[in-house]
Amino acid sequence: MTIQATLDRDITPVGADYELVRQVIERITLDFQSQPSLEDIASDLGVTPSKLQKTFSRWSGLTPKAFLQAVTLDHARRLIGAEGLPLLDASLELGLSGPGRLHDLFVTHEAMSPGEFKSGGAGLAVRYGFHPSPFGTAVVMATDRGLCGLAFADPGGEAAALEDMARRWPGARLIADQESTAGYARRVFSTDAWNRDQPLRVVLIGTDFQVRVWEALLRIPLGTASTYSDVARAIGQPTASRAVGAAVGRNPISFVVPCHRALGKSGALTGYHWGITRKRAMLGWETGQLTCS
DNA sequence: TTTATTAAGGCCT
DNA sequence: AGGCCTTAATAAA
Repeated sequence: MTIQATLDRDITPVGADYELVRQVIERITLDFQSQPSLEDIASDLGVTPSKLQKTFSRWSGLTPKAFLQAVTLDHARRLIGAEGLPLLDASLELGLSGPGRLHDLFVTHEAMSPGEFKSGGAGLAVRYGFHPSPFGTAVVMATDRGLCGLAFADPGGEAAALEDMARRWPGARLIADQESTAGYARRVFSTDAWNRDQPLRVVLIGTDFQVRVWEALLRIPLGTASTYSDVARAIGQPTASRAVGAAVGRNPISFVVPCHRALGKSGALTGYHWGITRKRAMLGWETGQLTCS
């Protein structure tokens, strides 16, 4: 089957599962300050915790817990970044018990401490490299704590994409280092861990346009390359490939690789999966279940 | 003193 | 063994 035919095929399921996932996202998004537990959410929605966990994970590639963390982190960036709150105040505002939690959140998801993030990465070394990916050239950025950024570039737009990402840490020292980012790229996009029979799982909240883009992404089988143009055509706006690129690679998407067996040599790594998380939407894909266990 | 980071220890799988 | 949590000591500004 051609990619175009695949994109045209409507596999978007509707029904109880989707509705459940939608409600979970809504609940967590609106009520993150209470840091609801799995049990809290499940009982509110009238399902068992395990049903909630499984259904949500299957659809999104993220556990409800991970999604809550992504939402919390998103607000945390705003509070300590734009609003400049002290870490303690921000922690309490977010419903966390203290700055220790906030620290964990930033180290695991942003590969930097909350203080480093707050200061715009002052004095921080950020290495970057460009690597091929199923969504075009990927800009991969890493600190010595791990992957700190990932974006996608249109052909010829590599420098612009890098600059766009670099704005997140105006105080950081950028170092071109293709070799050190290659390992991350390999882990994130390791196609041999993908199951070709399973489509991308995408759960989304966004503008109409973004939702259409993500629905198109949902139809791309794992490990199958597509292009911005293909997606643009699939959503009926063949000239919108640039906007598609923006929707895929920029702000609204939180992107998480749930699991992978390739562990770093450094035992200090708090995770072999890293995510950059932004806004309230997320794109996750399932790696083969076999590699997760 | 205020703020940020890291440690200690407990509680769950 | 490790994730996640609270509390609190220690470091830095």
